[in-house]
Amino acid sequence: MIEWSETKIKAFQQTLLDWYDHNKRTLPWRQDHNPYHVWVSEIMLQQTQVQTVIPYYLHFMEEFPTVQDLADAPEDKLMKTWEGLGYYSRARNLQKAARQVVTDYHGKWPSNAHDLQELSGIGPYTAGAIASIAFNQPVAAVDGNAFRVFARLLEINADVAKPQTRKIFEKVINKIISKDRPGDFNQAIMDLGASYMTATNFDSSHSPVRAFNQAFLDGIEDQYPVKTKKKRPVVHDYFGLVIRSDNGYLFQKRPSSGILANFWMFPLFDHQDLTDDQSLSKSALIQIVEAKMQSDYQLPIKLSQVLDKPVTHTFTHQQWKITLLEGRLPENVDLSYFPGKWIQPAVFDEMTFSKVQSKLWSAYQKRPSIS
DNA sequence: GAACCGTGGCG
DNA sequence: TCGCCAAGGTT
Repeated sequence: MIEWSETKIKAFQQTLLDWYDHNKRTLPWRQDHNPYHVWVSEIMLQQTQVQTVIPYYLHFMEEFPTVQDLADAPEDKLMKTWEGLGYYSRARNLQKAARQVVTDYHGKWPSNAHDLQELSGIGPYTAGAIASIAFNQPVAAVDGNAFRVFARLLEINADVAKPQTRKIFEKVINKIISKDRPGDFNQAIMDLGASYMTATNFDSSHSPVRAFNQAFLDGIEDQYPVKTKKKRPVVHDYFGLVIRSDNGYLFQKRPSSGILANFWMFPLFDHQDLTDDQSLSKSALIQIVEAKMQSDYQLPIKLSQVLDKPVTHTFTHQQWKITLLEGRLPENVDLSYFPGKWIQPAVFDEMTFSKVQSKLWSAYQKRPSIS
């Protein structure tokens, strides 16, 4: 890693902020520095691209204009507003934090990074972002952009995939950040990281800070940031049950923790949980599911495969391959042994579905007709 | 510290 | 198709 003199730091600040003043992106959450606006946008932007967030942010502010509205919101309305954005614990933590602000802080926001981190869903990055943008505190906001930009500018060789590396960047950036305009400085780094200094297909030769980019000047920019590779998603094979009666389709509520917590879905059976015998045929596996529905839930059901190919969905750490099975149950069958309920298609629009559930329903509706 | 937690876009 | 990436936090 190289180090900058005070003179060079001043020159960098001026170059960066001049560029930002003339080229900053116009974004809905940049119309003011209201901490509620800054906070909601920062949570939505976690691991999510700007273009994805914009419509969600606008809709969210229509539904919940103030932190009080968010604190008072019914959970189903909150989740419906978040539907499709992913990482749904963000939405739950958002409301937790809103209630913390309203009750514990009596509507008065904590105004420094340390206190902001006490709120649910606010970690080191988001605390720095809110403190600098909304409260003009001179603290670093180390996100993926900051890692990428400063790793290249200073040829920092620490592995940005390791948690401890953040402290190295915080220390460096806290020396370089503008003490007069910390919020603009942090946002300028983000705009730089989203334009001239992207992860791939970057355009360093036209960047406003190219003269400060040591890795570019040395022709080794593609070596930064240093980042170890992630592991591949683990594959899970499921049966997805599309079971109909005159009362609607059978849904099951997912566990309250883990992936897609509390979401309603078609019942899923992991092949791994059905048998240890890897050699069993698919029809044999289906018979096991039928027997399990009978013995565990007192539900007599005959299942048949609907589609040739499974519905696939890839998460960050898991890949699901779901083979759809179709069946029918008599009206008013006893559901008291099954952790689920019947839902009519007419009310699907009011439910919050995960993407994978939407895919299952969509694939089922497009199934070849038997007639 | 490593694993977990969604979705969409891109080469 | 696949791996990587995108304004990270929690456990």
